[in-house]
Parts: sequence; structure tokens; C-alpha cells
Amino acid sequence: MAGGEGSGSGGDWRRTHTCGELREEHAGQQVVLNGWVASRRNLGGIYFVDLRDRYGLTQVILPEDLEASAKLSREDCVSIVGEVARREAPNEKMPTGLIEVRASSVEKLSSSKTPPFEIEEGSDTAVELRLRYRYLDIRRPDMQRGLMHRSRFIGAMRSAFLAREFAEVETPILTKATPEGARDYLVPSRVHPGEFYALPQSPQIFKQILMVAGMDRYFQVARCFRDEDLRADRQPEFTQLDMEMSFVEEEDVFSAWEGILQDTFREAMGVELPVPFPRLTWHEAMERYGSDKPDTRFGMELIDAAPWVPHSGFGVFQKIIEGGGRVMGITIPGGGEAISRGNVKKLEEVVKTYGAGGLAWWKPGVEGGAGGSIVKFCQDESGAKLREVMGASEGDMCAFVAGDQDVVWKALGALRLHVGKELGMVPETDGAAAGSTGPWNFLWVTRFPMFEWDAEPNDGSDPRWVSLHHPFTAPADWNMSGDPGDMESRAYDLVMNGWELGSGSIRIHREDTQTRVFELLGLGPEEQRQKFGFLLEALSYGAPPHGGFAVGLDRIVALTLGMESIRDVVAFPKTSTASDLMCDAPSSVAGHQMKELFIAHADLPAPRDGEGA
RNA sequence: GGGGUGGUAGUUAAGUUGGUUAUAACGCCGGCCUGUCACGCCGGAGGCCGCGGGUUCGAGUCCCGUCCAUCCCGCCA
Repeated sequence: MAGGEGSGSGGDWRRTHTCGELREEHAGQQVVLNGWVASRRNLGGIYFVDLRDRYGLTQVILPEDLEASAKLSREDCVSIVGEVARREAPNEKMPTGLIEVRASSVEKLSSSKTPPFEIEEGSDTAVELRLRYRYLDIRRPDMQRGLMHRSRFIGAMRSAFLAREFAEVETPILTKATPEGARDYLVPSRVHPGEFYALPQSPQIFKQILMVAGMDRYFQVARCFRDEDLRADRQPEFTQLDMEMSFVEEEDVFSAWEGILQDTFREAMGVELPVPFPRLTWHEAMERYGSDKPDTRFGMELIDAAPWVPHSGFGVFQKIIEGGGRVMGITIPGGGEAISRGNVKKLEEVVKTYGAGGLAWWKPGVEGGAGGSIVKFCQDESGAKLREVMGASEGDMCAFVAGDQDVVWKALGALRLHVGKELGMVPETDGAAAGSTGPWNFLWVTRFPMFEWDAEPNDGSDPRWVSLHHPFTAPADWNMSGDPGDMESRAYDLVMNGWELGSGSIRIHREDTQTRVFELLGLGPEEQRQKFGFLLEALSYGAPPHGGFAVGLDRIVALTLGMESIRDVVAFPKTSTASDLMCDAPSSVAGHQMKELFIAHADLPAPRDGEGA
């Protein structure tokens, strides 16, 4: 029976049980298991095989003659017929450890070459290899757990939407390029020479049009595409749980999501989320945490040091304030002890990454050089005033950044996080598995600015206003009076443990307001008509007030597993240069394919050499 | 576009101020072993030290370039 590749050797090779389900009560039963050879232990006259499938591991014991004829190697795919028996020597570490299967026959369904890395839990194999042999990587139990968790999580979320009368509607993947936002992935058209589709950055316009169409409540598990540089938490194609609702204001969207997330966490993980989630305005988030996705699980908030500056006699800070800049700091509890001068250098590097000129620091009560870079401006009354402003006392350390508001916020926000992690103030995400209890610190951030000044647009055009969220976001004030830089929008983000999980807004449902926003963004009437005419036209046919939201599923799934890289919850992810190492995409195409699409290479970079292994 | 880290056997790593034949563990191959489960014991094979150039009597080690992976900044409405 052994040796025959595939089936066809007579008996039925199909499994009766999985490798994870046999227990003591099955003892005596005749079973068939299918799976992969995870390990072998040959003791001479007795031969053990651990058989693995998605559900677990089961020990199989082979008599000598079967072993000799089967000649099993690791990762062979096999079918085993045998009888379940209680073990002489149970293994309490295995769920199936009380039993084993005594094989009466073995059929090799398919043999395996020696794998390029060992298929086991907690592999520390280079990502490059794991991605190239993704099918072997995914055989590993931790990858299977991640993908299963993802499946359960999305399934639970889908049920939660359906239970609330949301309709799942698919929108096109081949769509129209948009001038705003990220770079588009383009698809040339064969039928329309010289013209291109774009892959959607999100289904934004379609879902708004579904609202105009009266679908009232829409959701979709939507693939989105953005041709921008990647990060650990960013893939060129990613999945959003996208939704939109009619006749709503912010609070309706928030409470819908609070309920949906509650149901999802309960269903998928057995976790009960407390609702409602706290709300924080964007301005408050920036001012207190230096971030629009603040991690509020610990304190060490930013403090405005401006009230102290006039007392300090420190000309540099004085000038920055007079020039309209900010001087802010954080007080690091116990930092006087915990942070050495060498560490201060590292902190300085952190803030410099975000454009800060430098880091000023002070340890109250410590004199001389060890007391800080600004210790001589912190004597006597100035020191007392600074202690008061910073809420600092002996043993603490204060760190300051001065400059433009944006830089100060960002640099100190990053410093706060860095120090928080170093000093163990940030709770470790306990993500051993689904069922982990968090803490899940959800937070709504509201009232983002409407516009942002873009000094160097991607496309090389002149400096201009751009939407912070997207150009369909409603302004807080429908009249849009005042300076664009000061206008607030009705955009909001959902943040958890310092990660942005999703964003959304109340949309513009009035054609006149939408036109005004486009004008402010520098889109002339002709361009508006050409790029967004269909939307403006739709808005002119009785568009309902509406708003929505989208959650990055890759991120939330990774976070609920305690992972910081989304790569482990995407079955076939791309590298940080957007390549697929398994199928070797992107790749060049045949000349005739190009010709058929009426495209040609322009200024292709010189061919690379030295392309190594 | 910019910065950091890494690339040495199939895998994960070590490799001194540049100096004999480049180590180890796991895996793989062969042998022994009847209760293992990280099985054990004995033996063996396996290296363009990412790639290209340079310095040197001599380069895994120093220099320049380049490719790949990874993390961050910019970018990501």
C-alpha cells in the first residue's frame, strides 16, 4: 500500500477525523487521518510519526515493516489507516496526547522535497524565504491561527452588519483615476487606446452614490489599492470594512460602530468591550499627546512651557515664541534617575527624526552639566516656575522641543511614545491568541482640520490646499467662512492603543458646497466636470445627508493578535518594495501585450546588474 | 527621495587588531537503538562568506558601488 503516489491503491484514503480531534473516548475506533509528516522518531523496532493538519497534531505509531516500506520524509502528505489506542506514555502537552493511532496501513499521497526551512511554530526564518515559500510558511501553526482568526473576525463583523440592516454591495475594481490623494495603480485599456482605468484607493465615491441611490445602509469587505511607499502596517493592497449610512450625524456612525465592534469582539474573541468609546477632538489630541492617534493608556502628556519662557531669560525660546512658534515639553516621572546622559542623546535622535532642531532637557534639583542642557536658565525663581508649569519634582526629567507647532507636536508625541515604551509605561499588548483580553483602548478623534497646505505636491504642481481627509468631507460650517487653514471638518478617526484603525466623515450632500470645496482645492469648473461630474450630478438629484467609515481590517486583525506587522495576517503579502516574492510580481510582459494595449516604455532606467541570489 | 539594521552551509547564528584547512546548533544522508514526543548514540556530506570593483604579500573582516530584505522619516485625501 505504501509507495503508490496519490490514491488508487485500492482502499479509501479519505480521512474520517482531523489530526486535532481524537481523544480517549475514541480508543478502539478504526480511523483514517490525512495530513503532513511533522516529525519522525525512529527508535529501532518502534517508529513514531507526528501527523499535522490545520486542526492539530496526532502521534501515529508504525510497525517496523510499514516504516520500511513507507519511507516517510518530513512534509510528505500521507493517509494513515489505523486504530486509536490509549498511550502507554501520555503527553500532557498535546491536546491529543492521551491517544495515538496504531497504523495498519500508510499511503503516501504526495512526497515532499526537504523543505527550505523547518515547518514549526515560532519560526525565526528570514521573511524573504517565508514569502518565497509562502505555502510552507502557512503550514506553520501560528500562521494558520492568524488566518483563522482573521476569518472568524471578519465573519463576525459581517454578521454584525447584516444584523443591523446593512446591505453588502460590491463596487468596481476597474474604475476612474482620481486627481486627489495617493498615487493610483493604473490599468491600460485595450478597447480604448491610450486610456486607463485606476484601481480604487477606496470605494468612497461609489458608496456615496449608493446613498444617493437610496440604499440607505451599505457595507463591503473592500480591497483598496494605493501606490505609495510601504510600512510594517501598510501594504499596497489592503482590506477595509467599508460602510456608509444615510440620514445620520457623527454620533449615529459612532454608536453603530461601537455596537458592531462590541458584537465582533464578543463573537470572535469572547471579549466584552466597554462602550461608548471616549471622544477627543483632533486639536486636543495634538495638544495633549502630540498625535492624531494618541495612545492614552499612559500619561506623560505634553505641557505648554510658554508661561515659563518669559521667566527663563533664555533668548532662543523667547524668540521662537515671539515668532509664533511653540515651546512644549514632557515631564518624565523618575527620568532623573532612569535616563542617563547617553540616553538623552538617543532621545535627541528621536526628536530630530521628526524635524526638531534639538532637545532641551532639565533634571530639577541637579546642578551643573548633569542637570541638563538648559540648567543655567532654570535657577531660582525660573526653576521654581518651571517646576510649577511642568508639574515636575526632584528625580524627574523634563524634555523640551521648540519650533513650529507641527514639529513640536510630532516630535514630542514621538518622544512620549518612545520614553513610554522604554520605561515600561505602555502595557505590552497581550496577543498570545484570540481570546486575549486586551486592554483594548478605543477612542474617537473628531473635528480634523478641513485643509492642509501642501508646499510640494506629488505631481510637481504649484503649492496648494489639499484635503486632510478627502474632498467629500463635510465642513463643520456649511458656509465655509474664514481661512481654509482654520476650517474644521466633520472627519473622525477610530484609534486603538495608539494605532489608527479607521477613518470616516460626514459627507457633503450639497452640490454647491462640494463645488466650493473643489474650487478651494484648485479644481476649475472644467476639471471638476471631467473628474467628478458624475458625483456632482448625482448630488443634484436629492442626495440624502450621509456619512460613513472604514476600518483597516489587516490592522485590527493583527492588533487583536498582538502583532505589529500586518504581514502575518495577510495570506500573500508583498515586501516593502511591493514585490510578491512567490510569484515574482511585478514582472515584465511580452512585447505583444504592450503593443495590444498601446503602451511603450518611456525613459526606462538602465538595466540592473549585480542582481544577486 | 533620505536615514538605520541585516545578508557567512538547507536554516539560524559565531567568526578577534586583515593571517594556516571558515565554526556551532538544527536540518539532510548512512549506521545502531521497542515507548519516543526537542528521542538518544556513532559516522558523513554540505560554503562563489549577496553581487561587482578597489586597497593589500594576503580580505568573510578595510574602502567604494550595487542588489535584496527589514524598520523609520518624507509620502500614504
